[in-house]
Parts: sequence; C-alpha cells; structure tokens
Amino acid sequence: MPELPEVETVRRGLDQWVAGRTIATVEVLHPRAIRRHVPGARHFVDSLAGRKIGPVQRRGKYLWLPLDETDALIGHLGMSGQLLMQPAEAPDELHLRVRFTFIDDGPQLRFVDQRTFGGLAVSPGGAVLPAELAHIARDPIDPSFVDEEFVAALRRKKTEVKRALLDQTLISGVGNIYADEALWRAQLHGARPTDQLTRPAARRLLAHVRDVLGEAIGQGGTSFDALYVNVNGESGYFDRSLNAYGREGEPCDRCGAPIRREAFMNRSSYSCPRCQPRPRVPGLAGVRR
DNA sequence: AGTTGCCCCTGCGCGC
DNA sequence: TGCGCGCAGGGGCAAC
Repeated sequence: MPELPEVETVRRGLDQWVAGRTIATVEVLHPRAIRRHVPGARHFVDSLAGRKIGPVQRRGKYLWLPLDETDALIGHLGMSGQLLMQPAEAPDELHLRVRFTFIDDGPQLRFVDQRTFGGLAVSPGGAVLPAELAHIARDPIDPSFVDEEFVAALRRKKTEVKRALLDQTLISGVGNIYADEALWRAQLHGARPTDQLTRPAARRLLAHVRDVLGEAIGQGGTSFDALYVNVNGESGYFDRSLNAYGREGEPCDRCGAPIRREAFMNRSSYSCPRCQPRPRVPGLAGVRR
C-alpha cells in the first residue's frame, strides 16, 4: 500500500522516535517478516541487540536504520506494513510481527503487517546505502535525481508509460495511486508507449510525478483505511486530493466525464476517458487492453 | 538483456 | 446468516 509519501511520512516519524536510541531486545513473532534475512531469526535478533540507531534513511519505498554507523536494518512495508511506536503496556496488535525494545525503556518499535508482503532484514555494512537496495533507482524527491537521465531512460524503454512509472529500477517511490494521479495531471493514458513520448512530454510527466508526491507528503500520505497510518497511528489526508485513483464513475475534476477503471496487472488503473484517451494506433506496446 | 507474468498473504465487501 | 469471489498503496524472480 504505502508509496513514497507514506514511507517518507513513516521515515520522519521514525527518525524523531528512534534515532540515537540503543536497541535492547528484539522479538520475532512471525518468521515471514524476516524472510529476507537469510541467516535466520536467531541471527537477526543477535545482530540487533545493543546497536545504536542513526538517522533514518529512505530510498524509494525502502527504509533503513543505520546501526553504529556500520550495518543497517532495512525495512519495507509491502502492501500492509506499519512501523508503530507503542508504550510497553499497549496490547499486542493482531498482526504484530516484530517487536523492538530499547535500553532507555521508552516506547517500543513494532512492525505490524497484515498481509506479510513487507519485511525487515539486517544489511552488513549497509549504513550508508545497503547493497540490497543498489538496484533501486533514486526517487524524484532525491536531490541527486537527474531529470534528463530519467527522461532519456524512459524514452529508451519499450513499454507502456504506467509500467515504466512503476519500475523501481527506473524511478523509485511511485506506486499505483501516484502513477494514476501523475498520469491524470499529465493528461496521458498509462498505455502510451514510452518510446513515443516527446522529451517535453516526458519532462512534464516527471514534473507532475514530483508535484503529486510532494503534495501528498505535505498531507501525510493517503489513507483509505486503517492499513496506512504513521508511527503514531494517525492517517494521512491526501485521499481528499485524489483526482483519479479510486474514483470510478465520479466526474473528472477537469472535464466532468466519468472516471473509468481498467484492469491493469491484476490491479486497476483509473483515468479520465476524455482527458486521457487510449493511444490511437497502438504500437507494439499498446495492443494490450 | 530487457520485458512480462506469477505468486507470495490476509481480510473485507459484495452478490447470491 | 453464510459462503465464494474479486479486490487491495508491492516487488522478487522465473520465464519468455
């Protein structure tokens, strides 16, 4: 569920609550939550106890907590993961997977994940940038993101533009909601072939991606239900600003035509049938419906 | 080598 | 009331 704005909101909260604190104990309540930590649960627990956490980092939808400026604890929220700060006396959440306590006896850090697509792992030597995240591109909020490199790489691809936006090795942090929102703003249908986009069109799309992500961060992300909340259990408010995602049948905020929903990769895409017409003569990438 | 699908899970809302 | 189906903010990896 969480995309860049939601993960960034969690990162900021985590940074306030855990940076500078030292882990006392770690409890793994579900093995799937650390399946990416190959050496196993015992090793995971042992390599975290006594470690001091540094400033919380993010790339795309991944988070990491530097440990003593050497290793890192990597986290991904998947579709339903939460990182929550809780007092020790708070009852265990139904889907509590991993619990961290600290030597200061302050609030616990809890990883809660209904669908278990998320997970945690320790990255040896990963404090600056975990090697496990080397394949993740920079996100468009990152000051080191190079716009013209993205524009060129996008236009080199032979795929549909929405698929490209979701490709975390090309541009990270964008998921199903914000891809649809950026495409709505750019008035592009997601099935448009990337190699037919002009440079100006690609630049406009990138600007809209960056804008919508930034605005959503300002609202604390998008919450449709209790599955996405920040570290204090609070919802975000960007759902009020959505123009396309989840709005099937509602009037387009630009032209009034009813927003359409189309099947896309076992999910859905939302767009305006008038502002975002399907590509006319489909190239090879545009045949699929 | 680049691109496309399948699959991993749990829970909720809907229609019958 | 109950059950089956479709659907949900993601991504790794096998198969083309």
